[in-house]
Amino acid sequence: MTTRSTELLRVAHAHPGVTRADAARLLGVGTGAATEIVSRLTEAELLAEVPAARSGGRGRPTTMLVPHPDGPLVLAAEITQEVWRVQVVELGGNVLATTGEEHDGAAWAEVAAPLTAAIGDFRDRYAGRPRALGLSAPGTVSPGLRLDAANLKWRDVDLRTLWPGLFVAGNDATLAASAESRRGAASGAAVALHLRIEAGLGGAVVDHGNVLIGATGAAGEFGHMPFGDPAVACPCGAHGCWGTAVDGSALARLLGRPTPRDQVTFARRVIASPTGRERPAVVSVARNLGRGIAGLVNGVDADLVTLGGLGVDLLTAASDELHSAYLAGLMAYRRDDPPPIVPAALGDDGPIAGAAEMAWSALLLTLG
Amino acid sequence: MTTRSTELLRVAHAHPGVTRADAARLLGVGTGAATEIVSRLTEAELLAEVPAARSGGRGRPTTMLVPHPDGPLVLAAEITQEVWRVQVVELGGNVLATTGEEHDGAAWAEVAAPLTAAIGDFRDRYAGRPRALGLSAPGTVSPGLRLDAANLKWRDVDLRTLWPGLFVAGNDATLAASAESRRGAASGAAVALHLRIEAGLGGAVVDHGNVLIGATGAAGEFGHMPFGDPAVACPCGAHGCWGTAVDGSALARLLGRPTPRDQVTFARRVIASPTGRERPAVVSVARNLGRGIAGLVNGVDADLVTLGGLGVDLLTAASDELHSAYLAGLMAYRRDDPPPIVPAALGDDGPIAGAAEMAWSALLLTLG
DNA sequence: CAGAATAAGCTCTGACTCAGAGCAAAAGAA
DNA sequence: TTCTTTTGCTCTGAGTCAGAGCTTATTCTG
Repeated sequence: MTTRSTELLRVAHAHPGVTRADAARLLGVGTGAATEIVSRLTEAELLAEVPAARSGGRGRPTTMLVPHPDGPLVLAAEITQEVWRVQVVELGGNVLATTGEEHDGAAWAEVAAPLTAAIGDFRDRYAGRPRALGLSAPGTVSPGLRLDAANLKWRDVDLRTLWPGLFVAGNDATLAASAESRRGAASGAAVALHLRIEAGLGGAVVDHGNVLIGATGAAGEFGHMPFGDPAVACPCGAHGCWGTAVDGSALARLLGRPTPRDQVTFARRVIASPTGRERPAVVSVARNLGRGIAGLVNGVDADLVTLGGLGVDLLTAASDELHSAYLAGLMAYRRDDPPPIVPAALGDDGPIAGAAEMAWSALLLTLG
Repeated sequence: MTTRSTELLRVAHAHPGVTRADAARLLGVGTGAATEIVSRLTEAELLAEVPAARSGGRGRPTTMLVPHPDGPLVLAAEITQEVWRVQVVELGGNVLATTGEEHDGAAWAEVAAPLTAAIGDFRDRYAGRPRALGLSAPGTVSPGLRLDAANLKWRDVDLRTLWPGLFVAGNDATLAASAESRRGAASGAAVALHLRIEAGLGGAVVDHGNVLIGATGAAGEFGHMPFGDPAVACPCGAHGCWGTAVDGSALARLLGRPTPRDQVTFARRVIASPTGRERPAVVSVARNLGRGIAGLVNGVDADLVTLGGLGVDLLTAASDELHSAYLAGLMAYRRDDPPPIVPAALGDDGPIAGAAEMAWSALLLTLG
């Protein structure tokens, strides 16, 4: 395959339902080359053409580039604290099938077994068409595909056992950021900052469409930047971590209670309907969030901030306080035109959508 | 020009003195294609070949790829708080000529006039060979090439008047980071974090050779992340900025003195030879630096940190305290193998070297 | 000092890609 | 129906480059 072929596949993937004529224009090739390239990709069972919807104007009708019915697929998998899911995703991001179950924080082996079975099922059901696996995991994934998920007490788990072929994996927050930037709320941003609060805070910076994964795949641990109270110890071993100032544990501490086992549900309830005594704690947490976002925006020069998880709840419940702390923390010259803070568009589907994107990116590289 | 031609030029630029055979291997082309490409580039007066030094082994000797004697050049300019400089730089980074003077914080027009004259001089002296200008400026440069340098009280200065042609400009700390990563102490790092303390703190992240400049070219203002004391107001308009905890103003504050006019010289003196009363202030600042670096490393997952400006002085004078605060701030799992903190190799030449690199990058794009 | 070994460059052929021109096709507009 | 517009198809020619086979320049080994 050639550079142009790969580029055309990328266009077809990034713009599902693009017409052949538009794709040629996006690539900057003439109709001759378009014929050549499309026929090659059709021959290789990577693309198919279907009549496009009438444009209404004059001229010969064009066709729409769609995934080939026998073309390659990717599997996207997601493991969270409570559940696992697997999806079959075709070129363009359309989800053909989904499966999954709850696992409730079991040992790795007890999660890996049904997950591997589900993956094998899909591979059989789709007759070998799945060519890559992308996995979203609730922890850090090293370049050698080993997972550390402190919250689940999984240490140095070898993910390679899940899938023998082309396999990419990443942190849930990182992948959600990627998905937001490609198909979500941050699709037009030059530099997007995505933050996701659950038990702790994670996120990622997406620089011109490129997610920054760091030297060891562990970038985006913004929750462990010292924006918080230096007196508070973080489970990570450091003190003053921002994460401890904005999540459910922060709310519990401010309310003089121990951190509940399911701090996310607790925090969601408190933020949504705080009692009079709880409201100041919510406001305080929202301010901590706003101030930290401002610091990150100062540092990375983002033009858009997307929030996921509890960040959305805080943005809804205490928007004014969050924004005023945000503005106060921005360098003065940025305050005239502050980068917007918006809720993530993909919600809980962000991580698995990002896993699918990552798998497709990796697969398209090998098809090029 | 073709992709391969551009790639070969990039190789010749990134590896000055590379042999023709090695360049072909780096590109992954055969000897036939190498002949073709090199002859095309020689014809276009972009490259020349000279006999390479004996390798010692057997085999036909190869040649070395060097800049063509009549080939394109770039001008690299640097404006600091006190001086301006211009250099003529050939492919590969070799500096052919330098000029400059002090300006001592004059108005923009008084700096622009002699700088423009020097640029014109070089253009004449090198008979039009300079094809691009790269400028390092002590402030933020917008995509439209307008400069804001608060310390010099220059606001929204139009840089385009300096050079009519291909012109790129950037922040001094950003450019120093770029230079460190390409030819300095960070040349092997996957993700390098460069920090430079002068009056305030700036820097940049270099991700796999790619400097992150942000959405508006203002990334790297890490000095305005809230790692500092929330009670201290920063000239930027926010509170608790890290910069105010690690520069000369921090030392002065800790010593109960007003910030001196030339805080860099003051800080350098205090750090190098502190009195007994001053030593705790130096230690405190070093700890603040170490803790903040740890937070950034947690967040961006850098595998190397380079320090410039006063950072080097602190690293020399209070290495133990800086490192212990650094380790304490890292997430526990990173402490076994913490990313090294090293002094920048290019010293004060970092910004102008980065300006030259940026100009060459831009020029190589147009030659491709 | 004369091969032998080795590394590298040169030249030729053929495959491949793709831009551009010209023509054909399919629709709406007059 | 005929013209206009947009798009697709085919053909030609330019350009790039991999690979094979040969040549050249050097060091190594008797």
